[in-house]
Amino acid sequence: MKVNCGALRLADAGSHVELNGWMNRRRDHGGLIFVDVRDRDGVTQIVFDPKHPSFALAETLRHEDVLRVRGAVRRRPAGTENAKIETGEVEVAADELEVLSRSLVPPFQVNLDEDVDENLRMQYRYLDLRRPRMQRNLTIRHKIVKAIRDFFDSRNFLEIETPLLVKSTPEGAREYLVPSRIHPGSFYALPQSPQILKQILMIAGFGRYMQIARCMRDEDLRADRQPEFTQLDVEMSFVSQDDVLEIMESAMIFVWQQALGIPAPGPFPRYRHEEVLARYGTDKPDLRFGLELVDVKETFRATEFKVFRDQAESRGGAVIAVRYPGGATLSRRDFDGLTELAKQLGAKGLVWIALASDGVKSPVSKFLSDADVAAVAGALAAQTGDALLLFADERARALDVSGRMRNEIGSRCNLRDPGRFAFAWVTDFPLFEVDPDTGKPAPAHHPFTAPNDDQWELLESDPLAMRAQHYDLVLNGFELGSGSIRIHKPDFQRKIFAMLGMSDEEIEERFGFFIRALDYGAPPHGGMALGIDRIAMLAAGEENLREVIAFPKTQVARDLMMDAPTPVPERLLRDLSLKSTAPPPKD
RNA sequence: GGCGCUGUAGCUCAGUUGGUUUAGAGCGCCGCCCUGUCACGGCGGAGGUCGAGGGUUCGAGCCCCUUCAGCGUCGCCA
Repeated sequence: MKVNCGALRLADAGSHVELNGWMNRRRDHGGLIFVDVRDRDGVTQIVFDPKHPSFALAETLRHEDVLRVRGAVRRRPAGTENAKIETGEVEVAADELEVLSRSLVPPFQVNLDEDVDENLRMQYRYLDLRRPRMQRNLTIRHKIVKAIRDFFDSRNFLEIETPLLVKSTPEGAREYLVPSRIHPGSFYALPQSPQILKQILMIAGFGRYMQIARCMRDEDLRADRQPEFTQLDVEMSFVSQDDVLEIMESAMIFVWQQALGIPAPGPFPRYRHEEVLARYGTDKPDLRFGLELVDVKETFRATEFKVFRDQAESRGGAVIAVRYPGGATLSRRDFDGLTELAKQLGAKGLVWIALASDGVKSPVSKFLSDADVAAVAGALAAQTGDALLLFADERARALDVSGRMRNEIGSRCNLRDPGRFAFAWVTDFPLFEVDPDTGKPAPAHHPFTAPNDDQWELLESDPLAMRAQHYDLVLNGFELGSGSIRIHKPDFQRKIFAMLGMSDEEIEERFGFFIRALDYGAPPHGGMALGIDRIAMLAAGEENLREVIAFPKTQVARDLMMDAPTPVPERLLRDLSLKSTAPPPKD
């Protein structure tokens, strides 16, 4: 009977089995050899007896050799059980040993999870993936995806694939382009998301669509951003925003239950965009800890401290305060470091107030009355022993810096409980934001997002005041994804494109196919897309996406195992009517 | 494109204000011994362009410049 290396239990004693796997560890006692065989499911101890013909071969086994063993399962002698492994009550007495494949000495130890240089891990990814951490992470990822498919199937969704070779629509993220051989000089783009196609599937009458969809964006990488990534893409017809939130929230709760066995983390709190910015200084707050921001500008309307008074008197100004628990014991040098950090984050400066047990300390204490300090401390519910950090600036900037500083404090004070999953919805985003490059309104999300139903008349008079039926799902300080109710009336969609400065010709050229589809009876619809990689990363307790992706790219978007990208022979370029203008490679 | 961190044995790391001879440790590797181990144990051994190039210096793993790679971050990610 063929069994995996994690299967055998006491009840199997007496049966004859075949095990296939890798040589995880050998303990050679001279007169007796123990070999642990490993596969994805676990590890089983094999015993080689010196009287047996396979003993000599067992002596030659080395790390990562691939073997097949047949033998009898037996209970381990009393006192030699190993409680640390699942199969620890039994062992297999080797009867037959076959070495299926030999391994070179691996460049790092595969049977350990010790930290190894990322260069090496990526170059020898197949060995890295054999290690316990990656086996575990990819297993979690599989369970997540399986739970997602099960959930949406049970809710009558259809998984439909959309193409990878699509039309270039050069808004938003930079696209990866694919040259067409058959149409010289023309290009496909790889999808940034299947957005328009899923909307067309709604027009096509599928009603409830989902897809585990690969997306590509040619932008710079981060710990939480890879150039290709996987989305749970969802779209539904005849729904309101609440319908979408209900489905997605239920899906996440189901996933956590199924994949992690963790009780439902819901219901998810909901915040309006404006509110979440004011309280946390970001639209993706880590809600595992409090430390809410407070605008204390009113306290300083009449202060002698000019930096604060200027912002307090200015209509767009703010003085944002955040509490640093236990911060009163920090040294002046520590505060200097914080100030430096704040400046790097974009602050003009930082004013700190230490509520020390022997009195209030601050570099600007001569400007601060006792009443001022008491007011700020009260607003932040601060106590003796805490420090208060204040940022005076134009409101948006002050909030942004304070929000980042809040995260920093959260890390320094160890407030991020790794076992907690704090989901939250953010709703009521603005439909447009001012593009800092052009000074003109640009879609905050994408141009297919519907505004609140009663706000269309604002499109000409005050577009920046329009709120969108757009929502984000946030988990532990990461944006898991966004969605919206879409525009389903072609004339409204045309108005938005026009408002964004597109001529009729441009609209036709870029989105003609889509507008035409809207012309043929488009149902009201909306949906959402969530980053599967980020979900898996957070569920696995990892801090970067590479730990939950089998073959990820490095920070400069290279694959170190395959060594991609590479130049290609001239002949291939000719077939594609391409000519490289890149400088010749140096070395 | 900017800022920061890292690079010393196969791996993980230590290496003092620039000067101690032969640049160390643990793991791994190789050999021998070992019948109940499970991170087995014991004895012995091999293994280093200190990422690369240049400079300062009587002298550089350590200081300076350039460069490569990886990581983090800002910009960027409709």
